[in-house]
Amino acid sequence: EEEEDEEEELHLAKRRRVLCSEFAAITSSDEAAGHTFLAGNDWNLQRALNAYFEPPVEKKEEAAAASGVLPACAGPGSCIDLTGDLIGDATTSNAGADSRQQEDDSSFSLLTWNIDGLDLGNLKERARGVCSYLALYSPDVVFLQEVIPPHLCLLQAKASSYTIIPGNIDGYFTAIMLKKSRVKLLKHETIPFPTTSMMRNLLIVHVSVSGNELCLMTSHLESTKNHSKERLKQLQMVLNKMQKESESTTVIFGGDTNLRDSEVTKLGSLPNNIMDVWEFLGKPQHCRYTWDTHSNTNLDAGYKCKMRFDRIYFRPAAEGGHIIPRSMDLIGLEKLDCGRFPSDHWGLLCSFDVIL
Amino acid sequence: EEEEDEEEELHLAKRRRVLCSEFAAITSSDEAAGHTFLAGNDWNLQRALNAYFEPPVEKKEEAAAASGVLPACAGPGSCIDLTGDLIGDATTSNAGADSRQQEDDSSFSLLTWNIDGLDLGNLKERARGVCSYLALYSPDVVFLQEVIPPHLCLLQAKASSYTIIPGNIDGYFTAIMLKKSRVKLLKHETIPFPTTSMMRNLLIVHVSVSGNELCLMTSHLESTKNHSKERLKQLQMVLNKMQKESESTTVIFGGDTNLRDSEVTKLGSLPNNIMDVWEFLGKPQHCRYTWDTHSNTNLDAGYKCKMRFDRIYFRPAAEGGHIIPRSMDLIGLEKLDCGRFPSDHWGLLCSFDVIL
DNA sequence: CCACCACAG
DNA sequence: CCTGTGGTG
Ligand SMILES: [Mg+2]
Ligand SMILES: [Mg+2]
Repeated sequence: EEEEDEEEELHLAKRRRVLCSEFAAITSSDEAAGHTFLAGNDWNLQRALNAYFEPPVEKKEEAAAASGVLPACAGPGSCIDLTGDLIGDATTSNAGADSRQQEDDSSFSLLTWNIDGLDLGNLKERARGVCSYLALYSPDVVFLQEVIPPHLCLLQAKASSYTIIPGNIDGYFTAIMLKKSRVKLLKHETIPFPTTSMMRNLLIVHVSVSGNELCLMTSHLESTKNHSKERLKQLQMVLNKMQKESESTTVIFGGDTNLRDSEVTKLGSLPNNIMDVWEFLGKPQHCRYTWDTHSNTNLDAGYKCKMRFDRIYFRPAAEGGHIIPRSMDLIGLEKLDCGRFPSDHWGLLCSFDVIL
Repeated sequence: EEEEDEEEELHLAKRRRVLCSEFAAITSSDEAAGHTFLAGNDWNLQRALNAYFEPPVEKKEEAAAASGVLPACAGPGSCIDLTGDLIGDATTSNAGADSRQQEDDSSFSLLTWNIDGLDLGNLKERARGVCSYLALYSPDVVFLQEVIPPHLCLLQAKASSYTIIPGNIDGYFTAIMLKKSRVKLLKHETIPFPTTSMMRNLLIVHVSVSGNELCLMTSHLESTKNHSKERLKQLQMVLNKMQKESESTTVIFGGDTNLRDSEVTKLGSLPNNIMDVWEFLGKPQHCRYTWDTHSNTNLDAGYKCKMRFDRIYFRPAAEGGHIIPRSMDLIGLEKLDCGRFPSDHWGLLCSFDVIL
């Protein structure tokens, strides 16, 4: 029992460390601040965050800006007044004609994008930038990572033509957006990763698109090089889940995998029936690196490094899938007025041919 | 696991090819004959040769001889009271009769051992412990790593039957020891690793043993997980060097490689003609981990971790070298009076069959 | 959210 | 000479 107590204490200490670190990550502050705010709020993360973001009115700029956004869906006015483009209204929102989404049944488009909700700097403008890209390309399905509650509010207002399924309700999380006019939601589920230290999970929706049965999955796998082992466990869960889906279904996973190629090699390569869409398309160099501190200055990093973190995996339906990857592109490449990009990740937009 | 099986089979096939070719070279027959005799003798080269040369006679002794030579991990009591044994004096120094080195031309033995000269605690007693093991096993060749200058004095005094070739003169370094009575030094060289941050290099000697031309190499590759990249560069240099040696020479590298299996995988596996002796011998578990903080308390580490850092690589001579790995064992497993082991690494003792 | 380094356990 | 964590550029 003495041992149990010790273990209990260790666990508590560990949990608190994790909470501090979550707090620090979400607030872009540090763990000391986390300890202060958490200890003063019964170690309740939500309350600690509220305390941090809603101080006695006068605080630094960022806090003010953030608090204006945070009251998640407080009221129509508190969320965005974004210059009136309504996403999904194709006739007005699509600027370049060539980039317009084909509005027919022979094509299907999917965007996956980590929109960096952990960076509160210019959050509102950056989120609007994301919405503008949604309006521009109008993908049938959108996978987002690092969504935070204020994002949901904005997305609901500005992308009302989408059904939004969030993967969680607090902290930062993933979301799947389905274009109402094209994609019919059948059911959704979330699978927790049992040993994540970052609250990561797997979000799954089953839909039908133009009569095709589709299983769509997204996740934000454990971050950083250090967490390789946990990340590979999560990847294995994703791959297993993809393979266990009904043979009649096309399965598409897309997300911020944080993977290094050498890690995938360590698994011995992907299962035979699952392909990395980027590889399937012949490793097009123009969309290789989805995270690149050379081209993307959002992190203001002194170092230069580029990685293919964001990936799309594809498991065809057994009958000879009727959905085939066609092309892939990066989006979010333009700087906003604030001089920053919508996210430190590029968005990864993928088109599929739908063959009936 | 399928892939592992595949690899397993590839390895087995490779080993058998080598054995067949050895057999053919020695018997002046061909590999087909080798296959026949080897397959009929459990792929034991010695037995296959006996069967070939001495048709239906009995074959019991040799099996016993082959196996009884090296119970390296002898039990308690085998741990020497080093007071005054002179190494190389076989008549007095070998305690257990069975552990005695065969003093004939049909066998060749090699020890590689990182003797942890960076740990100054109990250095003298630990060094004497090393010398005792040298006296006990009297290997024909010894590769040492983490030798420091005071070691050299002691070794010269206590192991005067060996010629000592150090890889450097200050700091800590490697050394090769050659038993004067058996191994004739032809020349030696050191190759610097151009980008090491730890003063590591490659030490090479060319010798002849019982008329066989041998190239012997040792090194202490860049340490710690962090330095994986530099370590792999160094490994690549070692492998290149091994391959560039004259075809008529058998090449043996042994040392503290600090390698993780996943790093070797990243290289895509070893060149075809170079084998990891431990793998060649069928991955014997009793000598898998040469560094193990669970069994070896020298580091007084709070963590438990074991690794196969110390490795021996083998490149046969083209003509069908007449030197074949036979067995491998760990040494240095006994605590000294001070309660510590000679080193945080175990020594790796390897026997070869010399066939002429 | 990179590589590299330092330090504690 | 391990694993973590945390700081720096
Ligand atoms: Mg991020
Ligand atoms: Mg050492």
